[in-house]
Amino acid sequence: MDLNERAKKVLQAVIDNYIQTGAPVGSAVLARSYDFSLSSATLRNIMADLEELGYLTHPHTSAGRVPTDKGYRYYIDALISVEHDTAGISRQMEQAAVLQSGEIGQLMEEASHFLAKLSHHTGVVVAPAEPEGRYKHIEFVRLRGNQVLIIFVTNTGAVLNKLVEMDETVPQHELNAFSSYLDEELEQHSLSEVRQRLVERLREEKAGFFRLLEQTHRASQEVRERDSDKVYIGGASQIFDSPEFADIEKMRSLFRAFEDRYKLVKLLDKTSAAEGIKVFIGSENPFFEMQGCSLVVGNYQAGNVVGTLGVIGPVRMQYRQVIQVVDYTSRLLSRILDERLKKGIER
Amino acid sequence: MDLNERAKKVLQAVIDNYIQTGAPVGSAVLARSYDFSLSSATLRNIMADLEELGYLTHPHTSAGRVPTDKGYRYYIDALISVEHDTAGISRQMEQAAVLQSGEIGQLMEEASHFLAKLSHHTGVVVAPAEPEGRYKHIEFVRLRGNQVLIIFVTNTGAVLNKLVEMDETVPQHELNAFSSYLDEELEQHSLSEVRQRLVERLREEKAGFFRLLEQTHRASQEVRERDSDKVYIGGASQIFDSPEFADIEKMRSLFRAFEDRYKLVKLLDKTSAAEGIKVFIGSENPFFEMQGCSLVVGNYQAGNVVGTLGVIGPVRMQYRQVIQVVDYTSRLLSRILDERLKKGIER
DNA sequence: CTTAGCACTCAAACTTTGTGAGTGCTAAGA
DNA sequence: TCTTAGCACTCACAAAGTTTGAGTGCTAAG
Repeated sequence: MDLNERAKKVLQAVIDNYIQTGAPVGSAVLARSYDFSLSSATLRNIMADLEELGYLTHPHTSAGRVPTDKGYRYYIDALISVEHDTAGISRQMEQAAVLQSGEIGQLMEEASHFLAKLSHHTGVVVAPAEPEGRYKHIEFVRLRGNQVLIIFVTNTGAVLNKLVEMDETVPQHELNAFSSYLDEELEQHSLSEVRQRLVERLREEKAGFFRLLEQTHRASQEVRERDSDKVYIGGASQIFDSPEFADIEKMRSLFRAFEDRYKLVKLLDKTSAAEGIKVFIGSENPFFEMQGCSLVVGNYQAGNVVGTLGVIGPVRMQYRQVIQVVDYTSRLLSRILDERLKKGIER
Repeated sequence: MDLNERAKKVLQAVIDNYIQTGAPVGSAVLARSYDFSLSSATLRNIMADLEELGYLTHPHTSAGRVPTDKGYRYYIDALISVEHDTAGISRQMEQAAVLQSGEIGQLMEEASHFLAKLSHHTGVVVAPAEPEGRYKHIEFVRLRGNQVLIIFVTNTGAVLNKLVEMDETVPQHELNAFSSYLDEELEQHSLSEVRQRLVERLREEKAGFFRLLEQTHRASQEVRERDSDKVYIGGASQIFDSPEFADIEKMRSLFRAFEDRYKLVKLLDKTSAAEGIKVFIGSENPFFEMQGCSLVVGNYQAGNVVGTLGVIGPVRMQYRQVIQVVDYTSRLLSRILDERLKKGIER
């Protein structure tokens, strides 16, 4: 909070050095490597102060200093405002960025690997809660007497489907008629509007298509739940390269966490309320205590569809770089999705 | 090969014990725990013989015996023929087996977790190269001037789709006409037959639908490649519970292997030519050297659609149990798929 | 052919010792 | 009042030494 200029610089130097080397930073190294024109003894005093204020700690009496979570927090808050250079590194990313898969799931998968590759940690992408695009067409295919397959198509080419069992046999031509009816009724509405409209129609409709309408409505909801919030994890094995996870127990709990996709979604969703890139350091982590993990999260969006993506790594990570990577990737993904959307909207 | 009865029993006992405890088996333990009515000295002699023949080894001079891959091989070959009891354990499985997801991808995902849970190792399921079911319906949806979404539906409710860009604008009513034409032409054929027929039509057809037919054919192939051979991995973190993978390097290479899905498919496919359950022990492993891993693989099938599934774990695994689990799961999955197929076929 | 006995081996666990990076404190200098 | 040299002290880590005990191979007697 109220640190004088000199103390700030020392803190920054300690953290920089620690992030680089991973070893506790001693006063001598500090005096040598950075030109404070101060002796190690003075630096020792300053570091002692910083420790008192809670920004640094001691692993043990005669070791160098290590940043606390609070220290990292300060470091990053001071940092983020400064950094917005997207020139050099960004170009390198541009080259690596060949995200052009047609299928949306595959695109997200690739994005997660992209994050992992550039950040050297684990990349996570959560698919949007709502598929992109607007209602374009519905199709009912009768399979067996009572089985009907309901297929929703959006103008961006997303296809959602659900198999339902009807109480009674409905002939195909009736299904077709109903499909045409809905096509007119729902055209160009977003999927959440579609669900709403279906409810309204359900209230009005007395007979005839009632059962079918009901099933369609239910399908529209289930399909949404099933296809949304999918999690794509890329480069989980990067964890092995972080010496802080050398401890088997830590590693195990992390991998367990990765397998529990549901919790992961919750975690990321919870963190991603606001705009821009956010960083969660160690214990700040809002959900389960991911041992010594930091989280860099961002959003991507196209139209009113919003998804989350981020990087999970050790507290000691190269925040500058990782923040840039997440930032870049979120923009990239937004752009790609936006293009798909636009293509679909011109009709 | 030509072991006398006594030697066989000793070998079996050594391996049993080693699988249980994980520690090298000494002659004293053997004499105590199993009633050979032989002294430890005699057992030592027998074990020395078995070592000479390559079934056992020494980690170092003064340690107990450990089975070699060859030893395991012998053990399993002698074992598999014997075991076919599906009574006791199977019932327990039956209870745990609540695989009833509607969506096929989800079903496979669940199956992989089922395998992992019961075997206490990592479960793997490879989706069939060809989706189940027979051609039922095709739908063309025009999105934008030249963009057309092609949707295949099978009689089991599988939905495959591909977005294509046409050279010229095709009005929706023409698309509908073409769809009706194909529906008559292709009804009830398997998807591989469909592809073949499309090629034939391509040869004959001179004008009109030619471009559309071409695109449809291409889509039918791409869709197949994209949706097939997906790999579902369940319980990768079980690896942490095997002390043999305590070595970080081993663990890393395993997780890397899991991330490289393509290689995994190759591996499993290569092993699954024949019927029944197969076991690959350590170095027998036909593809990359998965460090100290054994592989228990089986097939599942419905109609002429065949997929592979299996368990990956340390060489020291409870083969009896794992074999049963794989066997059971493959039957279970076959049955579920078969039912889906039948439901679809009665039209 | 089996077995008791015995010397020998060697990994793993524990202990000991040395080393050095780093600290905190004090007192002198600017 | 702030800075700095000096010095005693601390403590993780590594290397070397020590102990322990499970287990072997061999031999000679039953």
